[in-house]
This record gives sequence, structure tokens and C-alpha cells, in this order.
Amino acid sequence: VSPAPGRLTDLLDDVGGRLRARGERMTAPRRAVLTVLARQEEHLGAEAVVEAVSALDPAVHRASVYRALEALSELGVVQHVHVGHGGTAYHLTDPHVHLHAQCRRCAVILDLEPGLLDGVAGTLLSAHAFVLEPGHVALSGLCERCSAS
Amino acid sequence: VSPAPGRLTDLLDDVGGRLRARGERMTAPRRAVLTVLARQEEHLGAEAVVEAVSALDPAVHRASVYRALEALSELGVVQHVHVGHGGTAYHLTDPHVHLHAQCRRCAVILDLEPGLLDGVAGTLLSAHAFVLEPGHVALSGLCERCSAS
DNA sequence: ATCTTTGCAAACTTTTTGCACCAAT
DNA sequence: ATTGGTGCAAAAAGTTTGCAAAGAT
Repeated sequence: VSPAPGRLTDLLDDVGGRLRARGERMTAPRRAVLTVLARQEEHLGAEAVVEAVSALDPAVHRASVYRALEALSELGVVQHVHVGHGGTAYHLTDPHVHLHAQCRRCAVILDLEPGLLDGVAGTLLSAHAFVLEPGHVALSGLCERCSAS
Repeated sequence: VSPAPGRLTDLLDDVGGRLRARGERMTAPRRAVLTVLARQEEHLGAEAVVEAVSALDPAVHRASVYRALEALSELGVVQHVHVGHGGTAYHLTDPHVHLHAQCRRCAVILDLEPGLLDGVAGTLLSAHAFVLEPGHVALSGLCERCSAS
């Protein structure tokens, strides 16, 4: 994703251009989804996106949010992470890949340093010819709070 | 889990004893679920367990399989892994913890060497006070076949 | 005989789909 | 004017639950 989206408008324009370049269109639901994802640093589940979009623009239907997430994912603007407890979380594609870990008790998601799994990726490649995609699933465990109590 | 279950009967007896020790019971659905999990080295999704059990004993209801998986998990005999594409996979608890990686394209699950994430676990603990549970989610990526084509 | 677990059916949650209409290009 | 995307409602997929009856102890 090219320009650092300091302003939401820039993001919308950029994505709009890329959609049009593929013969697709920038629409209200897609704008709403991008707006929600851009202002949130947390990772949102599909249902959470639906709710936030709904608050922003009640005319946008649930199904359109799902379709927008799919379309924007295909474009590469949005990515998802699978988290063990609780399905799929969505976020804007970040120029620097980041990894995720989720607390299996309180479900909080931590963002981790990009290189964390580089060594493991190498091992998997040489030992199993498996190409790791490190950002695509969240590691599981217990966060500081939950492991303490 | 204690005895190497070379024979299915041993496993059933062992688990039966442990259930009774807790005031619970060994039943046909639970036997069927254990039988299915014991003869399969692959990891099965809930629905796949339902199907296999159904083939083994058509009288066992779908819901009983879910309940058996839950009961046996609580007992510690069964464990589950969250896999990105396709929910939750179940397997018998193994004396030696093993890790999982799933191909996001063909959904095959690889079993990995136990120590693979030890280094990462240490880093997460010291850097984020996060206690990693390495076997609980499957890493994601592309297997040999799928990355080739 | 007791009391856990079952089978069933229905409810629930989350996501997908068919279709007529709307709207971005 | 095109035709891709939307809103809607219904279907699909996956899991859970309340309850009377069955069965393990």
C-alpha cells in the first residue's frame, strides 16, 4: 500500500484509484469499511466491523461489509488474521508485516516484531519445504494480566 | 496420557477408569469418538469426527460427538488445535507435545518438532510477558506441493 | 436406584448467496 | 448506458441447548 495514509482522504483516493484501475468501484460501504479500519489500531472481527460501520452509516448492510472486506482483501488493502478463539480479525495492510499473538483467556491481540519468526520460517523451509506466512495466524497463549491471575 | 495405546482396548479402559474416577461415565459415543481419533493419525475437524463416528455407529448423534469432544478435552485425553482455514481440529493428547502447521491452500496439517518455537517462546516471555502455548494454533503457510504449483 | 449422558429438535451464531434495483463510472 | 455493487431476505454452515428418556454405575 503506497502512501502513508496520514489523512483518511488520501487512503480513500488511493484505494479508489486502484479499484477503478481494475474496473471496480469505490462505494459507500467500502468507504465506510476503510474509515473504520483506518481509525482503529486494534484488530476488529467481522462482526465488530459490521457494528462500527453500522454506527457510521446505518444504510450499509451487514452483507455488504463482508463483501467489502473480501473485495478489499483481494485488492491487498486489507488483511486478516485467524485467531484461535474468535474467528477472523481484519486490519489495513501495513507496509511492514507484523505478527500477532492472542491471549486465549481475554482475547486481546498483541502486535509483535516482524522478524520474530524468521528463524522458524527458515527451519520450516529447509526441513519441510513449508513456506511460512507468519502474519496470517495469531500465536496463542496467555498475556501478562491473565498469566498472573 | 499414560499407557502407550498400542491397543485401542487399553485406551478405552484407561480413559474409562479416569472418567469413573471423576464420577463420569464411559459411553458409546465417547468410545466411538476415541476409536475414531485413535485410528486416525490425521487431525480431524469436528464435522469430520461426526462423520467418522456416524459411520462407525449411526446411533450416535451429532450433538453427542460435540459433547464427547468437550468432555474428553476437559479430561485431558483430547486436545484441539485452531487452524486458520476451517475451525478446530481434534486429536488424542500426545505424551510429547507437538506443533502444527497448516497449508492455507490445501488445508493439510503437518506435525512439527516440539522444540521449534522454544526460542520464540522465550522472546515472547521476556519481551512481552506473554506465555506462549505453542501447540494450540497451527502456523499457516504453503506446503511443498502448493508452493510449487 | 441414582444421576450422568444421550437423542432429538430447535435455537443460535456467523457467513454466504440469489436477485431485483441502484448507482459509479 | 453499462454493469458492478448494494440491500434484502433466505439459505447455509457450524455449534449449542433444553428436555424427557436411556443407560452406566
